[in-house]
Amino acid sequence: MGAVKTKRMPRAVREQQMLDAAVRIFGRRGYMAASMDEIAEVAGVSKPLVYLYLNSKEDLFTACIRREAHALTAAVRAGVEPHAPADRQLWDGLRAFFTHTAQHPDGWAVLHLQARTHGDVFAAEVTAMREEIVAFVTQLILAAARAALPHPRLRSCGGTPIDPDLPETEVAGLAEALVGAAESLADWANATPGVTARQAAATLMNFAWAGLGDLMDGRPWSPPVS
Amino acid sequence: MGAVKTKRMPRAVREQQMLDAAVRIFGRRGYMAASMDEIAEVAGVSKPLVYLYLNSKEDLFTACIRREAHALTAAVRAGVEPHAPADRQLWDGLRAFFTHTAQHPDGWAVLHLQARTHGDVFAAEVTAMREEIVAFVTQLILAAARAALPHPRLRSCGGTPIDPDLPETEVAGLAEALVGAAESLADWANATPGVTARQAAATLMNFAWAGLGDLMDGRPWSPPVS
Amino acid sequence: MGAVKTKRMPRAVREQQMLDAAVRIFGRRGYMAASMDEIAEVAGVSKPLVYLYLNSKEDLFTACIRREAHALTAAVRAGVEPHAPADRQLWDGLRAFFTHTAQHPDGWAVLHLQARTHGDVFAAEVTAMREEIVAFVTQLILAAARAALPHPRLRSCGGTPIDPDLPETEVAGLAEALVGAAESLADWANATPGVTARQAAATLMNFAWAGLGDLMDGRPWSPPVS
Amino acid sequence: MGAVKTKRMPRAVREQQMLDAAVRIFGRRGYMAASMDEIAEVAGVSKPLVYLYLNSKEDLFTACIRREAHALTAAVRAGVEPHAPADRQLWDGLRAFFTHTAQHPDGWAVLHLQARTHGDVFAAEVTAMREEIVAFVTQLILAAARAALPHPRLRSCGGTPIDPDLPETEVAGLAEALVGAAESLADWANATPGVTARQAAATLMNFAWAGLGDLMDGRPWSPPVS
DNA sequence: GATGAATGAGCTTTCATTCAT
DNA sequence: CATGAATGAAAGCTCATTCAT
Repeated sequence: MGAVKTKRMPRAVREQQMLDAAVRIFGRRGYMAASMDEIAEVAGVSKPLVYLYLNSKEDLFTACIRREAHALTAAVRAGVEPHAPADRQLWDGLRAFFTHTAQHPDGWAVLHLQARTHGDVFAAEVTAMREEIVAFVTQLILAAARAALPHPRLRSCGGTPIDPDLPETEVAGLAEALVGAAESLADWANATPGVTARQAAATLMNFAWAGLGDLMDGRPWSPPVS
Repeated sequence: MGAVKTKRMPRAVREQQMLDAAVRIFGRRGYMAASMDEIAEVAGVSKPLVYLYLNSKEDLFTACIRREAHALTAAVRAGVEPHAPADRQLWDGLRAFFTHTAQHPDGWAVLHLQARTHGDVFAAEVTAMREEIVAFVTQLILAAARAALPHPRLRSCGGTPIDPDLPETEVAGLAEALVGAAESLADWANATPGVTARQAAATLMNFAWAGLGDLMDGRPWSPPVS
Repeated sequence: MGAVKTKRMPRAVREQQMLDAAVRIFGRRGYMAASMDEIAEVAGVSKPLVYLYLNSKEDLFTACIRREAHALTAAVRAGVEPHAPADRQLWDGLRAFFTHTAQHPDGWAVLHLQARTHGDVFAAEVTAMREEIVAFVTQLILAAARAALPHPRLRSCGGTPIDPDLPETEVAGLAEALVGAAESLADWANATPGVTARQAAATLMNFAWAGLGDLMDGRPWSPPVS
Repeated sequence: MGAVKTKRMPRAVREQQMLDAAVRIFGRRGYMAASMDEIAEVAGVSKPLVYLYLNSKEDLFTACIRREAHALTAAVRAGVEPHAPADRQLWDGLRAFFTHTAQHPDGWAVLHLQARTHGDVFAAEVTAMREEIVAFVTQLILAAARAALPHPRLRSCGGTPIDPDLPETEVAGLAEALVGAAESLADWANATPGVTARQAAATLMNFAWAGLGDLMDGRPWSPPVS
């Protein structure tokens, strides 16, 4: 079982096979319950080779986290057009996010479940990625706020825009909430049959952009045609 | 180290001491990395006594999950007035939630991080609690939607209210998003010095009730005086 | 389950209850697998009481062996008439033996299986009993031999009787073989449905007294009317 | 202490060393009292290696039983000439049996004492071997009976041969008795200094073939010259 | 007299990790 | 380069045994 045993592969390829196996096992069993034996077997190599290439279980797990974190952020980045309007960027990013997590459940489990539960060293790895995403979302929120400044309706209403009033912490909290909601929805979408990435993204866009208040007033956010 | 070594305590007391120690160790080390030796030591008893009272590591962990889940839901329930308006109920519930998670970080770690990461048996325990909370939030959303139906402004605008339009799955997704955001904010508030439970609750209320759109339009949700 | 919990019994009675329970548990689980907890529970008393009366697991087991050994030898002795002819004595003794082992399977397991398998101390206890039985059988053989001395047919044939020819070791070996056969047949009779104590005794009497040679010649030993 | 510590041996060799050690320890201490630690030490390897090769204490014990059972039956089979007369076959088989049990006391203890005392799983293993031997002896008895049919002396005396008269159960009981006697004599011979395998076999042949009656009449079975 | 409370010691088993080839 | 052979260390769990009441 596991990968087909092919001899004499370049190191880079072998390493990827090992990481593939490790992500699968770590994602399903958890960091501690995963055994190097099983990982080596699934990878189709001998255990000493795993140690030769990846040094230790800790290093192997770290490598998994990094690779999956990179893959996830890359997927999101690839889905977003940098100069599009903020809501469009968020919409695209969310769709990319939900699509990727749906297609790589083990990698997502490694990032979202395992890495945060087994010591600060690993948690820090994932925190780095998370902060990148939170920063991205924060930028979107601020950009949207700036765009809203000269909003005719608000100006006349004397409304106070977000930028000057909300302190940094508040925006950080909003971004955190948005990202946390996205993470939960990813699990929910994966666990609920029939929920697509697009639906999950739409639900979250509605929730975030329009808010429950507007939703109940019958003014949902409407996704762009794409 | 650990609890003061007092001999000959009645069983019920010792059991609570053990659960206290177990929640602490499980919450910090994780289920698998936690050793029964350390739990017994922190509880100030010998290992066999732990087994005599709690049967096994699995049972002990399950007992921890149940106790903490019960404590959390009880805290939230105690903070909410059943006949208050929906937004007030949500506001009160969130404050109680963030207060409790801030005061019981190990218990929260057990519920939010550890229990979901170490096998379906444990995950199911938390899922039960989580579904209870999600159902509560869902009721609030639907109640708010009903209350919004005869909204004058919307009526005249021909807006369509939430109730008839959003299918079950959609509402479930919204509740899921809200709960997920709350969970993430709990972690964030615990990790960010200077963020109080009240602030976290306010941030989430704003996000959920008003939505980013309204926020940027300068129309935040305003907390009731309490 | 276990004995009915009756309070305040005289010590002797309590001790018998404990031995009853111990024989049952030791006989079924084996010495090491038997736990003092289970024995105390089956006996319907608390564990410290068992220790108070019987001192230790070792002592308890020894007490079981002694009681069961005594019961078995007493049963055999009670079945034999001391002044009857040798074959009659053997026949009666065997019937008593097979009857007792069939009626006390746990006690028999303690003596035959458990006591011999868990250290010389215990084995010595059974060996003492066994030697008593072997000695009894040896006496029967010698008595039969003496009785056979003036056998008319043999005298005329110039046959040499057993006594002068067979050395002590030989007679001991014969007794050993007879006893060993009896022990095996006890297990066999207990394990084979439909085999009564009487049948087992008859089989062994035939085997021992007549021998396979005579049996095949159609000259079986015939049991006395009883 | 234990075997000389030689490093890096092929698996098959190490496995035999482990089985050697295990048979010795199991035979002397009993299944439960034997510790994997001691077995590993006597085998001259570390405990994990024992588990790597033999899986578990249960599997290790089973492997011991099987190896020793096979060795014993092989020894007996090797000692018997299939086409010899029945009494000759029995005589040869018994000598081989007593020789083997004398040379492998620990293996014999495993089979005769330990395997039957620690659970049906192990007992079944030894029962299989025992039934093979009992079947062999049963065949010998029936063969001897057939050979005795046209016995001139008996014919004229109107004696009834064994075959038609004795039911299946009776023959089974006889075989059981014979095998049981042999087992007991093996223990007795091992425990009694100066008793050789040949003497034990002679004693049992006399007992079985001639019977006590004939013995006392001075007509013992006489061993063939060999 | 009788027991609930408590433990030291030891067991089987597993795992990350490393040589020697 | 690649691996079969091997282990130190520790974990979960159980048991015979004893106090203190």
